[in-house]
Amino acid sequence: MFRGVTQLSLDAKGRLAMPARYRGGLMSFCEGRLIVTADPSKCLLIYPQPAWEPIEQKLNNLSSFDPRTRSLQRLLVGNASDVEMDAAGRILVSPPLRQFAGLSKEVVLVGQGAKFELWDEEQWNLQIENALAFKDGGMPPELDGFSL
Amino acid sequence: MFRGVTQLSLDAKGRLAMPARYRGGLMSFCEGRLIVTADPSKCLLIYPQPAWEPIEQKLNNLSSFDPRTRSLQRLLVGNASDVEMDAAGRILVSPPLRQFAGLSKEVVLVGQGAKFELWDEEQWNLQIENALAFKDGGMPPELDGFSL
DNA sequence: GAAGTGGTGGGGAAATGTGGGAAAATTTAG
DNA sequence: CTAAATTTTCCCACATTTCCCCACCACTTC
Repeated sequence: MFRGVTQLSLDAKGRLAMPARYRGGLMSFCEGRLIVTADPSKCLLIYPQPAWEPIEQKLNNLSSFDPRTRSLQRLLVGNASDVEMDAAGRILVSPPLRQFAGLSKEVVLVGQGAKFELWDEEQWNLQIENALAFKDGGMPPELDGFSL
Repeated sequence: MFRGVTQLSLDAKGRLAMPARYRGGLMSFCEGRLIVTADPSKCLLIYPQPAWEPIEQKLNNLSSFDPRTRSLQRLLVGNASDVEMDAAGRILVSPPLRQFAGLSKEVVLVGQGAKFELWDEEQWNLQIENALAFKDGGMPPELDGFSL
């Protein structure tokens, strides 16, 4: 399971060096094969390839005519890109994905359990601001009875 | 299974070069035989021929008198066109289909599981905007319990 | 201080996307 | 029915992009 925030930078070619402490695990778990895709929160998601497959399966089986479902399929499956770590442990983030998440040079990689999130540093800081005191509204019902 | 966006351009003759990473799979799976048809979302759908057949079967067996069903049959079956990849991995998109989807020179090919979607680049970007935060309304019920 | 690990940048070769042109086939006019 | 013209299909060639590999710099560790 991944956790923690790492400040990183994208190089001029759009390459992202995965932090060394994850490389061993990623190589043994998925031979460095990762899926990068778009998230509704305007960041990118990075999954080890085996962890992504069942999610894509579920999405594809929602063969609904509901336009909101179609939109979600387009966002997640449509933007998913297969990448492989190079010898230096770097992955290439494609221009459309970089543009989608508004990534500049300074980015932040955030461990989130089975996946990572990749944010532009500035937008990550805003995100943290919003997390304070549930600024977007009240507490969602699914958190009833939840305590830290 | 296909995934990911690819920015492409239609040449002056209306030809579309399938990305090289799909060509091997398409040649072995269907000898380069594809079906291009219209989608209700004003984009085009591209199926490997074997994947299309059962869909057309099901549509034809909906011998309903519901005018919405008839319309859907007309759209999908009526516009379906057989195409074959040439030696350079290109397919020809017929003028009526290009006009239907409003395709200019800059287009986007989007992998969606067993099929592709083909969008004019501008309209694809609008589509992605709409997918963010379910702008079209709340969350569809079939997504209950779904998590990324 | 030296050696190893981790982050960064750059260059060259191969594969890919794109355009143009020639040949073949089909259609239309004479 | 013949011939010409237009459309379609196939093939080749160029220019760009992408990928892979190597080298350097900084920092940590022994």
